Amino acid sequence: MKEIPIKTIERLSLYGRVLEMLVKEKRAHIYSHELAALTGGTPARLRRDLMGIGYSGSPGKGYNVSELQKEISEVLVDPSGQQVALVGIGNLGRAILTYFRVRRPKLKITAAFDNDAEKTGRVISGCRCYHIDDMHDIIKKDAISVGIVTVPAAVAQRAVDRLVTAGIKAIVNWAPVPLHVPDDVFMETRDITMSLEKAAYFAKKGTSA
Amino acid sequence: MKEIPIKTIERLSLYGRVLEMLVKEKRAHIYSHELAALTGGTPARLRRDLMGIGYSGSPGKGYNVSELQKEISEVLVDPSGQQVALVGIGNLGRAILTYFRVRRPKLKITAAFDNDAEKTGRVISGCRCYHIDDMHDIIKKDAISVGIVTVPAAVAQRAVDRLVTAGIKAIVNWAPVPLHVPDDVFMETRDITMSLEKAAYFAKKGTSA
DNA sequence: AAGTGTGAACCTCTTCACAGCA
DNA sequence: TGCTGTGAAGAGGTTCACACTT
Repeated sequence: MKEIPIKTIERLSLYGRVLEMLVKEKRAHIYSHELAALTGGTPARLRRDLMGIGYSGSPGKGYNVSELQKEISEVLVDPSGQQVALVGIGNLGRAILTYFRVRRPKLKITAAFDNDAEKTGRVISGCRCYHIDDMHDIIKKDAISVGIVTVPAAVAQRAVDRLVTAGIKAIVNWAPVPLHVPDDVFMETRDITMSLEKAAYFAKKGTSA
Repeated sequence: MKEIPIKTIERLSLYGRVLEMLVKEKRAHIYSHELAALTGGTPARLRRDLMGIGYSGSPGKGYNVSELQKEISEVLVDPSGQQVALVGIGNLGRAILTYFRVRRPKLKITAAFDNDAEKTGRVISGCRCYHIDDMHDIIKKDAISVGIVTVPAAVAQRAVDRLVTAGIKAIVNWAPVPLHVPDDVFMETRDITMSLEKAAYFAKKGTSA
């Protein structure tokens, strides 16, 4: 099996969600130019993306909506389910827990961790909260493979180290610092400050262009 | 002036923050390989990035820390200051307000909007909250040029339209839907679900590789 | 006629490798 | 000597354009 480009993976997530809506609307087929318009892309790129996952449509009918939706969801997330742990129950952590409360039956945040005893032992947005010292055991027991880090910058590396030691394979980091993980662990840093500064740059630039 | 690559802009934000720390530590100079290591990049790429903003170091001494920090901050954000508006005072909106409370004197969230009367009229994390109907006037009056959208998906396009009408030039959108803006408005969508699904994909893939 | 799938051209960004400088 | 600045090569992703299918 050929390697799927990382940009394709990112867009598949979006295609998948739009297709879910279309499935609910009982839409049977869709053309590349239609789905491209709905997702803000070009038809050629969309077809190239689907080529990447080996899915074919038919000229004259386009793509089968429910079939493609299923296909994409199985590429992204293990059909047998994947569990997620969140570390750091602050404002952002709570926002993310709330956000994922209903969605994604195959991809669930099943445990949240914090070092503040105030926050542990209860359930927030349907997610059980534990003390950070229990992280290793819980992650092993529940076979959690993905971690979300929403702790302050100063303790982010420690949080990541613990996740890695517990066997986590991929991490989404929200702390605004570059962190180190072994080569076999995937990590992406989502930097809020960077987003805002980039927007500021274009706001400034746009006015003079 | 030559166009600065978008990827360079993103990294400049990170370089800038690391340099701020170094300034506080009274560090005078730094080599490309040192700053690259601190930011998780390669020396060649870092030098290429600085070439992009026209900043030069000197062989044998490296880069002047405080000078470079200043230079970067002026590339990203207008030295005379830029104002930011946030729309949608939910969990995520509050998290972002708290997050930016102290930082970035030149780039401040000065107004937050919501359509819930419960949330308006007060001050959250140092930011004044208004009803969404006052958006146009406030944005004009305060010369706000950047918007952050943290409303539910269903009303995100409406929020963006209002921001654009009020004259906003760049938007960071946190709603998980592709939105439309005119060509002269910069918009970036930060999709939480996408991050998590991408991580899930690599977690799944990593275990079989 | 109006789609899809895809080789090839194109563009953007990264890395290499080395001349030139302190 | 050991760094910086940069031409040139390479890697990754996008778009073009067209043969093929229904």
